[in-house]
Amino acid sequence: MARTKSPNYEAQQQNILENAARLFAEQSFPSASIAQLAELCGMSKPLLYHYYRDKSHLLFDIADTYVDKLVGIVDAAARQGLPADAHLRLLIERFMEEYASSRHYHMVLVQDVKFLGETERKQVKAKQAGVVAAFAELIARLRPELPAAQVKPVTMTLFGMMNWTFTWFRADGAIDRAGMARIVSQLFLHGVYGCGEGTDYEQVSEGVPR
Amino acid sequence: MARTKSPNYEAQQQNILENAARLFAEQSFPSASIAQLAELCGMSKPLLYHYYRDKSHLLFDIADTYVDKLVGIVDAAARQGLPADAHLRLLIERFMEEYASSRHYHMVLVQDVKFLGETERKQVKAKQAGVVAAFAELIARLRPELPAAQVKPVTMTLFGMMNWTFTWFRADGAIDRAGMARIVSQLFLHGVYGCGEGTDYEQVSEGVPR
DNA sequence: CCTACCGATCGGTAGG
DNA sequence: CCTACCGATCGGTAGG
Repeated sequence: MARTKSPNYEAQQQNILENAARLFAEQSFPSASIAQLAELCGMSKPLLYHYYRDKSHLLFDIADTYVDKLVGIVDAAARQGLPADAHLRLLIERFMEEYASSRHYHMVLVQDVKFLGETERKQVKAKQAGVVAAFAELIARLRPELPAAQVKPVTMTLFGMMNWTFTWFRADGAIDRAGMARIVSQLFLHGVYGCGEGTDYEQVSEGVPR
Repeated sequence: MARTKSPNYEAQQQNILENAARLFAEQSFPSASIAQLAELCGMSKPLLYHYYRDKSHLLFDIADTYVDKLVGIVDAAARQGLPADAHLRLLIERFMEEYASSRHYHMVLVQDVKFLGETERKQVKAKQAGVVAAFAELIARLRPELPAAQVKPVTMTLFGMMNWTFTWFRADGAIDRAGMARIVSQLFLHGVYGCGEGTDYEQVSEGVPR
């Protein structure tokens, strides 16, 4: 009888991916060493190569599973049938919530995807473009008066507001991720003149199923 | 007699710095090789080490000269004695204008400063914190009603709007850097509901000396 | 200002 | 003839 895969195979693979994401985020992909990763995972290099055929496949798996998660959030929000502004606020909430647990994955997506081979890089970039397109369509629906040439810049500026949090936001401050989502929504929709006491939205995710 | 420095010494150093910034931005500091840099600069490795004592000193010079430039922009804008909202719009314009020619320097500042030694890293980070503090004070002056805990998050969100342009903005599109500055100012002050045809500010930099 | 090197470490794989 | 795993070392290249 052929032996089956260890019941821990997937768990081991997940553990490696988690450690690799952290290492790549901290040191950048090319300078993170496989020896170091293997040590972090408590295994020998040959055993690590049993789970991942090479270093770049590890990078692809990190980026691809993470971008799939973002696509999933976009799709789930679209199924709620909300009006445009509530839809956008829900998306911002869900992204900021996801970001709380995806720091290293996101940093790898931003700074290391360029080190993938062309085929794999294009696959990740295409999914990423889908996420951006969903936000852009929603913004165009929200503000039909917005000149077409401004939709992309405005959309990317919203991503800047959210994604820049990875460079400075720490959960130990006075504001948590849910609070950050409200600040981003409020700033993006109404600007700083629309921010401050008593101008907050309530969370739109209350009572919305995942 | 001691030999004098070549009259081209500073020019050579500048050329090296420019090429190094590009290489570090593209490949990340640890994986960019000195041999590759020397070849780009058309010189041997030993000659390159004549201008810069080691790899990390090159990284420090890139980050430090660039952050000094940003501090200079902040100081020059403060000397204009403008009201808070015009002051902020001028700062956003000047930053976006500077960003047009500082792509690689900025990317190195964001992604590679962590590879500096502690002393040098702290020096750069302190200057960077000064730039952020100047924006934060201005925003607090613009919106005194803003709860103190929100000033830092709102300020960093503005930096997100500007700094994220390095990941997507290309000058060949329908919108140029001056147009991007107007979009960022408009979004930050009045939100997307305040954007669109006929809601644009004129440039505040018209007639303002540098 | 060059060629020639160093100690160390890289990603990946051999035999068992 | 498979999967799981080790100690040791491969050919090349890094910063200096």
